[in-house]
Amino acid sequence: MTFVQLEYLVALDTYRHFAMAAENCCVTQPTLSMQVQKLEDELGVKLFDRSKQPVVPTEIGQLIIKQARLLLRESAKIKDIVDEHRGTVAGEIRVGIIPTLAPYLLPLFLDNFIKKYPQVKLKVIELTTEQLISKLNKDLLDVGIVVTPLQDDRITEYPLFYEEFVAYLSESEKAYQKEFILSEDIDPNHLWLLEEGHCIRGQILNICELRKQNSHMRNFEYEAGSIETLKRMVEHYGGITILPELSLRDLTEKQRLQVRHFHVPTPTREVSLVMLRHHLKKSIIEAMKTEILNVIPEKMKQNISGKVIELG
Amino acid sequence: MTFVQLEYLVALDTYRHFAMAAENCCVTQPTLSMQVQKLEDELGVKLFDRSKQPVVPTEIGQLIIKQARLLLRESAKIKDIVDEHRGTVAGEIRVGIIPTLAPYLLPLFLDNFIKKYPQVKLKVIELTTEQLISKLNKDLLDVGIVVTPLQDDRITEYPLFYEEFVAYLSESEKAYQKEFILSEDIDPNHLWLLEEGHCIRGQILNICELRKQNSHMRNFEYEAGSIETLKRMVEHYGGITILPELSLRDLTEKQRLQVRHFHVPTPTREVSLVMLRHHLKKSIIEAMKTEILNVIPEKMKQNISGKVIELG
DNA sequence: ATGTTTTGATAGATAAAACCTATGACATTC
DNA sequence: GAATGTCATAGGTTTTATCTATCAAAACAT
Repeated sequence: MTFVQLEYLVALDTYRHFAMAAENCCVTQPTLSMQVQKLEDELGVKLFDRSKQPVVPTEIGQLIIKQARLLLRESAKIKDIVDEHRGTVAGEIRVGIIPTLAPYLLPLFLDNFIKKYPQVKLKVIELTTEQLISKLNKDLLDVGIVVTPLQDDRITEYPLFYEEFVAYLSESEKAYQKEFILSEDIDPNHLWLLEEGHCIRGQILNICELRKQNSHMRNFEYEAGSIETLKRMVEHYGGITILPELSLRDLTEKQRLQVRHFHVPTPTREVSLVMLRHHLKKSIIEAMKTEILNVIPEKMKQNISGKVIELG
Repeated sequence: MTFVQLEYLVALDTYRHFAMAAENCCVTQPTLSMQVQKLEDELGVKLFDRSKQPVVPTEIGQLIIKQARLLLRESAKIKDIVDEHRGTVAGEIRVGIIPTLAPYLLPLFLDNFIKKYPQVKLKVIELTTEQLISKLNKDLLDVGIVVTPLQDDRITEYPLFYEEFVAYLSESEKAYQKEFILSEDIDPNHLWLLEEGHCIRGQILNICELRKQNSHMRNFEYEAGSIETLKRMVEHYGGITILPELSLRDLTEKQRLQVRHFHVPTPTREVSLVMLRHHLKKSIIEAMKTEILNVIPEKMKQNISGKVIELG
């Protein structure tokens, strides 16, 4: 058994097609075929059912492919150990980020980062907190950018900044007349919310103290899939919604008029880098942390007049 | 990087000597040297300091060797997956067993087992419960034979049998006159105990209800290292000790006169096979379980008139 | 139904590698 | 200072991985 055979095996499972898998591995189809056969001979079991189209792994093939993926992941860590020991900022890093941060935070630091560290291969994926933590624990992700605290003792949190919640409302709302608003000013029946799964949803319900109410008492008919949709809803249909501070950056002047900050203590969310307790790639993660903090205004780095809202 | 290189690396770390490591790997010294060098070149770091004698791994070498050992362990699991899927009772199995069971239980089933399953390579190691569980969790052991319940939710327990505690005492003890004894009959000042670390010690203290007493109140000057030593102590110096049932098997007739069973409910310990929740080698472990139960008397397989004593 | 395309296996040649024997360099020991 | 122990290097051999070319079978299309 060789690492190359395991790579071919995993590629074949991914593509379910000998020629395509081979191309992906930069070898010819006979080469990949032969090596998969050799592995099958060595183990004494058929790993793929080639009579089906596309080819499918056998029952035992699936188990072995799973272990092969683990082995390839663990073997990649050897280079990571070297990089980390050298302090080199190099290698692949898989970053998960929640959807309510991604479109506002990523553009701020990503360009700088990839220019400054051309040896780092960055893989970013947008995930809900729950999916992200699950992938982190399965070692399918190196680091996450999420709202904390999580209260998961397998995971280390490095707080990055504190982001205020602000209200975004139409002229027709009563609260539009106020300079600073309070949670009581928000009419739950005019409130636009994100769909289930976004951690910000739970926090907004907490701000408005709607937690205890039975959900069927209210009628959240329209649930948006993104912060951007929430804004459009307010603009087209009126009402009110709650946005994270970073999403205000690219508002037009007209849109800015519809923003109202909260009275102190301002409801706030804590944004952190999270990773497994015993993680590698510390130097890359450290570099990323520095790059993010470089583009975050000083006043957001400390939580002075804010009140961090609980999750879920 | 190849598996062979990792094997050579690990062998070199084990032997700290190129020629010996090479011999262990069934290759010549230059072959092993070259491959270790190639790995060093590929990673771009020196893994061993050859100027020292014996050779020692560098700081980063140690980290990489650790990961190499993990990789080799995980790669061995591929064959285990095949064996388990086939239901073949084959492969290596690493068994840990506590010292108060090992000399009495192992001879009962081991001969049968290795004759019946010649394809199984058995590695048995004697360890205290604590060491055993630690190794099990680090995947350095496949299965343990210990006294349960452990209350560790990473570990699955398969109870095998219930073993009575019995008293072993000299003629000079008052309790010698009784047919069945009670815990109150045991004079703590005449009691011989095993040294710290053996789970049976805690159980015996529990039987005699000596737990609450401050340890310095009593004077356990003589602490034995094995059950056999305990017997000798009673025989030579008088006093009383408590033995597990299986250790009575090879007593002489004269020694048997010094054994007293407890009144019902008899103090008892539960002996189990333990393993990690998600374990491979199920078929080997199942076979071992069957072989053990074959040599255990029926009446020990159920706990009818016994009272299982708590651990620790 | 029959020709065409797709897909994976096979054969033979070639290039890469792993390995062996023999020997060299360096340090330690007697 | 010769002998020994230890690891590296050199050159040749065997093994293995890969390539190109081709075949056989199945799927698809006309």
